[in-house]
Amino acid sequence: MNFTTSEENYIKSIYHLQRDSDTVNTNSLAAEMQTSAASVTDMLKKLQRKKILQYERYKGFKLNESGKKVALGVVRKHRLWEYFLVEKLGFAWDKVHPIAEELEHISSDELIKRLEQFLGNPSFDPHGDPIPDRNGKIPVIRQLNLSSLPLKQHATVSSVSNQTPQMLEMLRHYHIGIGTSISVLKHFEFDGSLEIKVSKQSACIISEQVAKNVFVHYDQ
Amino acid sequence: MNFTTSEENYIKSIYHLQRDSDTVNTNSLAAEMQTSAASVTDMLKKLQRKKILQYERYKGFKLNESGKKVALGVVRKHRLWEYFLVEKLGFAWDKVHPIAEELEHISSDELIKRLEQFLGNPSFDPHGDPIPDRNGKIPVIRQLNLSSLPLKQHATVSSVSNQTPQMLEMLRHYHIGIGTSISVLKHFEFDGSLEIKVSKQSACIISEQVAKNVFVHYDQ
DNA sequence: TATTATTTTTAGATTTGACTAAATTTATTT
DNA sequence: AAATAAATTTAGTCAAATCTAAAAATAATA
Repeated sequence: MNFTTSEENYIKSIYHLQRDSDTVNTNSLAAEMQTSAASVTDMLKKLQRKKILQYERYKGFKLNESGKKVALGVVRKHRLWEYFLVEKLGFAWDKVHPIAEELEHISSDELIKRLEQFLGNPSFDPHGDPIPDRNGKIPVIRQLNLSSLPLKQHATVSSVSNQTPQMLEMLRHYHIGIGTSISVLKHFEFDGSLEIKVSKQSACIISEQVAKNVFVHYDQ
Repeated sequence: MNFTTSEENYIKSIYHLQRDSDTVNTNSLAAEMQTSAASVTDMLKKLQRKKILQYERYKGFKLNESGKKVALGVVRKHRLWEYFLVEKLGFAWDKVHPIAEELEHISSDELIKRLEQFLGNPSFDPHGDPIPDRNGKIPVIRQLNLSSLPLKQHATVSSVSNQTPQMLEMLRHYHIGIGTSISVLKHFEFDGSLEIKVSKQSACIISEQVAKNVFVHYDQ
């Protein structure tokens, strides 16, 4: 089955939303896609006709197994291209999202197969997100939230869950990126902010809001 | 100014047609684009409104200077991607056209700048076609048609002007590709066919029709 | 030069993906 | 439980890109 760029974008958004809450509702998808609820309803009907969506009027919807497969295919392409842009073309990791957003809709399977091989079959993209394999299997990583990291434990940043330009700008300011060495020096109970040490930088304080979006894994 | 994928495809086709005959007519563009004459007329109006086309009803049309610049930008992207697909991903040179046809519409200028650098600023794509630089300048190559090559002169295939799957299949059969060593042993006046020697293959005969589409440059 | 043929354009539809405004259904309060 | 609010869908438009069929302009020919 073939899907348009627009359909693929909806499928991808539904996939991301239904990982948080089992079933998705129209308004949240409209917000995610920055479009109107009416447009979402229109698209839901199309996706239902293509038999990749479980959908009941006024009740909610979710991707079925075929739908999830399609979503994983798009996510896979997106993350492989991001890896290419950063590792081969030297882009900064916070600049590649909009370009990968276009590249992920190039249709050739052979292209993705060869690209993956050329990149050395990476398991994680430059944001630390796992790259599904060609069967849709997602590699797991033992990671925990920076807020949960024991004090003075040395760790390495492995992913960032909020990847808005605003957040990425903030992280760059703190010199925090994927692979950065990091440890927590102090936990302020008042507002949940953390005093942290990043690589060879002097200590600084980040808000709980930022910390909640940074994931790390223990060193060694 | 921004152009849709469809507009870019029309612009590219007009560009190729107007290199052969100064001014282009509706039917030939329709044939090239595999669409109806009516659709072409519709698009011509759009391109005229965007001020990249010289167009007079019923008379003919051609790209103006801005239009040529847009065309060269698309051609440039197409050929850089073809180079990437062959040299980095290991595709056969006769398989990459349809994929580059999609990739050429990815919009990021920064992407193309970095891709070009990553590829080592190549001047010719895997079909031997010149890659325009970022200012639209096209590198020139001293090449001549295989039919005009003096007998027994050693030469190297530099480009192929007809790149239909039918032609490419035929060339593969003869083991002729870009970079192949070749020489002409005999010229049959009867039908213009040529006896040729390709690399280490034994001599064979190709039709005038094939020979006319193969371009070479002298060795050394 | 008329007539016929060809080329090109216009007119009117269709599909996709979007929109606004109104109607309908479901959820929440008083 | 009735009224109000929120969420969702439907109805009607719109723009882009295509189509077919018919009309208009140009070219070719008898």
